[in-house]
Amino acid sequence: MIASVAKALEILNLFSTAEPCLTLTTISKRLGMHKSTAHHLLNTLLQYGFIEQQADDSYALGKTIIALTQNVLVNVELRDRAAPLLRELADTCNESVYLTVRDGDRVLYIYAIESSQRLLARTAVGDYAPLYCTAVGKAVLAFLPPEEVSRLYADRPDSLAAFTPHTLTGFRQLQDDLARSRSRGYTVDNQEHELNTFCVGAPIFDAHNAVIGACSISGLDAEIIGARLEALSSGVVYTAQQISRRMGYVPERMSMVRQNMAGK
Amino acid sequence: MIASVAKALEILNLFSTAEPCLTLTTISKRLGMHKSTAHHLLNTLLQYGFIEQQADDSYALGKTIIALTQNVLVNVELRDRAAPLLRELADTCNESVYLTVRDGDRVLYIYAIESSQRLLARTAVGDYAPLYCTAVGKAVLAFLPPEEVSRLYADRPDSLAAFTPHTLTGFRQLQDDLARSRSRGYTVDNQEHELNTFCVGAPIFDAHNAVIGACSISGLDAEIIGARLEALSSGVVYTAQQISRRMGYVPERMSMVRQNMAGK
DNA sequence: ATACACTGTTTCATATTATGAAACTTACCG
DNA sequence: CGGTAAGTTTCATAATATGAAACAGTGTAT
Repeated sequence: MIASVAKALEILNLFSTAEPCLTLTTISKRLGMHKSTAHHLLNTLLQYGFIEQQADDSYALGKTIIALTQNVLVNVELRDRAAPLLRELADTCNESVYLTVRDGDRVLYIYAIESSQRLLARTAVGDYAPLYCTAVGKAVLAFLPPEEVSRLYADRPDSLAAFTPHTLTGFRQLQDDLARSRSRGYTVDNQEHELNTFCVGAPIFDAHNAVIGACSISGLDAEIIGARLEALSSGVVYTAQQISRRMGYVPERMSMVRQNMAGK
Repeated sequence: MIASVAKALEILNLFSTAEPCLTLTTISKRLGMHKSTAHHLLNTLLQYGFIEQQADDSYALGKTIIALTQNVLVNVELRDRAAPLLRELADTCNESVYLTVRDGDRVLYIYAIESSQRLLARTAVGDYAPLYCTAVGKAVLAFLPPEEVSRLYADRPDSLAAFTPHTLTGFRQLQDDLARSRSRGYTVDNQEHELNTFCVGAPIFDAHNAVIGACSISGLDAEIIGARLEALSSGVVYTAQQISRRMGYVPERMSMVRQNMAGK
């Protein structure tokens, strides 16, 4: 661990949507470092465009970070392959479509095709969401080794905090939902994360047949998980499978065939 | 300048879409540093999620960078305010819509609503493009102080390199185009950056009445700058003005009124 | 089968360099 | 005009990043 690099990265992590601009003294105070040290670090970050300085001398995250995302592995390997397929899906359903990857006990939104109504808030790309109360998150959980799900949520009641009255807050309740999802092949989110938001999600697998993320259809129409569910779910599942194939995933039947052949 | 921080940032800049994964030795050789030093730096970046390690031990840019973009100043102040307006624009024209900010002699794409055909390639968000041969770039140039345009392109023939046979490669030629754009209020890109891509762009101003970026409509249909031009151009111009207002821009007539009042 | 070449990782003394106190500069407010 | 608080610069020293070398794995070739 190189201390000065760690400090520089901590500075980058200090900025938030609520506080996109920070002054030198605020930064140094928050991180408990001297003004001079913070200043040196900021100057270095400034030079490389990771930080920008405003007219009022305050500091903010620089545009370089936006440019860097084009080279992030998941964007190259997953997003760029999935984007055209997700676009097709969005065209057929007229709702927002999301692509997410698992990151520990959360899911990170890496691509979105958002309807006008959704965009009244900011785009979801770059946001994290919990696994247990979103369609995309539950799609990951449903196809994760059961012991990992237990490790995350069993005997940890605070790990299943309620976002809305619809959030599944019991481990058993969650397990049942995941079992149902597994047999159906898709997940349903009935306002479990956000009120009046209904989603259908499906898991995405990689070349090792492990879940790496999920995609979903999301919107304000309750019929998404009602009258439209059959059509929409087969759409997400198909899209997720296509994406999985592009990631090198070999569908189960084939791997069973291969197993049989290997057994002979 | 803190050397170790600079080296860490140089490591981050080493990754590209063509090479999203790099080995330790490649990194250390390219940057002329010892394996051990690179290893220490990478470990620190790893700890903070800026770098991820693959199964084959190679390194790649981490997901944290995607999450960071939500806090970048232009995304908070410009993108999030502009997104719903751009969505409306996209709905009316059925072509790709882009939002860009100026970054020196280039333009950075920070938001996009892309049509299926465009998405056969990757999303443009995070890409840079030159100012002189794109609708968005020329919209910035047209409303920049003329001396700045001269500084960038006058007596520098190599600064106007041709991307296609349609690229404006003469300074005089560019100036004429910018003058025409200024009086119309919008710019036209007739395959100047990419063959078979036609765009209409309009400038975005901030609270100091300075150009900070531009938005555009872009597509493969030649009629975008033909039969559909009148409708599309008034659409982008209107959208760009709305975005400018949200940035604190005061339309010119009002500022003239204020000047007159100040003069009394 | 064995040795070689190539990875990435760890260790450690020392030479480099980041640090923090203080002084300097600006700007703002009373 | 004087005082406070901001950012910036300087500099000696204490801290720490560095690079050599040795270690540990992997795969390849002899």
